Amino acid sequence: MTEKELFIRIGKNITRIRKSKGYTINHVAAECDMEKSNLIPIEKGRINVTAGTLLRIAEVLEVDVKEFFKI
Amino acid sequence: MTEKELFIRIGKNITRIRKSKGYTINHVAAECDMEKSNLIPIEKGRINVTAGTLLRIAEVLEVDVKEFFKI
DNA sequence: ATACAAGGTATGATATATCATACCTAAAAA
DNA sequence: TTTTTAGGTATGATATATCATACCTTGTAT
Repeated sequence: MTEKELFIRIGKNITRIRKSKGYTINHVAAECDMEKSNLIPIEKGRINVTAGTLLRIAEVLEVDVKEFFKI
Repeated sequence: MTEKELFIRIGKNITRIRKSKGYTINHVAAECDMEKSNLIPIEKGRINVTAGTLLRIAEVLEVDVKEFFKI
């Protein structure tokens, strides 16, 4: 698996879980205390996100970080 | 869970899996095409490692990235 | 029509992950 | 003793994640 494929997988998982909870990007970004200009590219798989950022997103989405790596 | 706690968890999992496979830090760093001056602090939980770096390590250790987030 | 919300892009600044290299110690092997 | 080997630290350079802000489009609601 390439890095790019991993990034896209992570992004799609975040988007899927976020929508399943009915949250908007703006809401999650605000709760994570992060900028949507960072969250949007993460969801689109354009960014090599850090573990710390994944943790912040996971806590707002009320899931374990592991969920973001699932196929 | 704090960021620091996550970093330490990731680092301990990497160290544990690496040793279980009988690999040295130098071996894994070389196979990952990364510097041990980066891998050592990652194993010690001092660094906010990126998803891409976790992927490279996971492939050398022949595990899924998810393993690094387990308790 | 007009305001607002949601997703998205662009850009410059700042923080920091990673690289590259050199050096150190302790333990094991020659 | 001498030489490796493994783990570890220090430092400066480079790449890039994240911040902060402004702006755009589309759809929806007022």
